[in-house]
Amino acid sequence: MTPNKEDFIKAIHELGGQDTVVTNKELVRSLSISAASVTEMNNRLLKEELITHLPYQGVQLTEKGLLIANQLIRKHRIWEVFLAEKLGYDWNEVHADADLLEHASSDFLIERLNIFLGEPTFDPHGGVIPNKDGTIPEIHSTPLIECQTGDRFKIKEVDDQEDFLEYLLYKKVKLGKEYTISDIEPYDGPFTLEALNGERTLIGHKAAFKILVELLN
Amino acid sequence: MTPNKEDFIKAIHELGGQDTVVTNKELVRSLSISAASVTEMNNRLLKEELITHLPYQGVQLTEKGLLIANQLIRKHRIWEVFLAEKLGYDWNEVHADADLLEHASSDFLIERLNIFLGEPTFDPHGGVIPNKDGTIPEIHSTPLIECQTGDRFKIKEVDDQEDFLEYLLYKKVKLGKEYTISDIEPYDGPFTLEALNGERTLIGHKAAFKILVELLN
DNA sequence: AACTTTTTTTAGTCTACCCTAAAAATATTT
DNA sequence: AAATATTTTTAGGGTAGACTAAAAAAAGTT
Ligand SMILES: [Mn+2]
Ligand SMILES: [Mn+2]
Ligand SMILES: [Mn+2]
Ligand SMILES: [Mn+2]
Repeated sequence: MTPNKEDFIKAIHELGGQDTVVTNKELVRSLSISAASVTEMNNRLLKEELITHLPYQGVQLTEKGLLIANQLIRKHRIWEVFLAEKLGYDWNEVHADADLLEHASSDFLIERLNIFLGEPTFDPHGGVIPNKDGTIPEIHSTPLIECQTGDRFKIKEVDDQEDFLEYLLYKKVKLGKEYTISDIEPYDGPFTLEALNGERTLIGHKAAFKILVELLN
Repeated sequence: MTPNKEDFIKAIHELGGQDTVVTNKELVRSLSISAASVTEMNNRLLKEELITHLPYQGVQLTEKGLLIANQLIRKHRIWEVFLAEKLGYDWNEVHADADLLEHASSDFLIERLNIFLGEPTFDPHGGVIPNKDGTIPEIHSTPLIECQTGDRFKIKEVDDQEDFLEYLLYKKVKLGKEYTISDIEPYDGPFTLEALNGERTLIGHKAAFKILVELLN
């Protein structure tokens, strides 16, 4: 395994390669490499039986590939917790450094770090940390977009795009924070959220897809 | 800069390349790569003016090369402090993981980590941590081999070879621990050290070269 | 001084990534 | 159905880093 292969497998996973076919074009976009390089890497991973490949259609992770993806995500997210909680990174700052560290971490290191951090279940933006054996803890949460006016909820997870996290930082949206939906404008208009202290926040329609919540009674 | 180049420069530094010429053979031994690969890497570093090269004699670090070496050593040693103090690694366990992490650390990360660790001056075996600007704090310590019977001293630094550290762990020699030399056997015989609690430890002649101490009045 | 051994360099290969340009296959329009 | 556009693959190259085998240079021995 090399850092490039690991990141490539992770990209397939992020694009849904656990259950659906991921096209070369999506990988080109996601990894910012040429189409030819994607074909090449596909062939390498195919030889190692980490993916299956339907020519001109795309790739999918095998069991073996999925395990590698989940173990890498585990490393990534444990590092993110460290950077945020111990080194005081904001949640939009953790990604780049975790993306490097994940490839430079022995299993021994990750298990020690995990214990040092108190065996966290979630990363700083609510992503669940896969178990050591590659299995994923079951989590139940609802996209904000599916909620109704009047619903009360708690923020559970947010999309980890750097610019989106920055936007949420500015909007003061944090994991665990509770809101009530006081209004949803029609025609894909914004959500108006009211926090416990009465503070009101406008959240755009598209952003409501990227926020997962837990409905409270 | 790549991980391989960084480690190569660090190896030159460890072999004395700051002031003396380091031969290819020494680098072959130290990095476990072929002589041809050493010649190749020399040429690459030469082109970047990180080393000077006398054909068939060896290489030496330039100012530029020395700065890179010291900054890498800073990263390495700060990680070692983290692994030892926060993750509970024994001092003979820190090296391999720090050797990977040092190449996957942004300057931002290292400065945050440094602050988190309380801006340490020394790594777990007493190696001084270079400053951010690549300068080295001045340290005054004496090799144990130069001490006399009757001398009282404190352990300041030990060689960081993994097997030597394991030996010291077994001998219960730790940084900061105080001893008196109760005997030095002639003909390169062992040193007998007596700790404050009366406990006696035999230290081989060769080991006495690898232990640096601070003499106490 | 001549021979032998050691060390360094050169020459030729290999793998992992990356690229561009062209060809082939598939999808979309007209 | 044909033409056009998009996507994927192939062909051909490039760099970093590693190797072995052979040639060249330096050092050590007799
Ligand atoms: Mn990564
Ligand atoms: Mn993340
Ligand atoms: Mn290293
Ligand atoms: Mn060290």
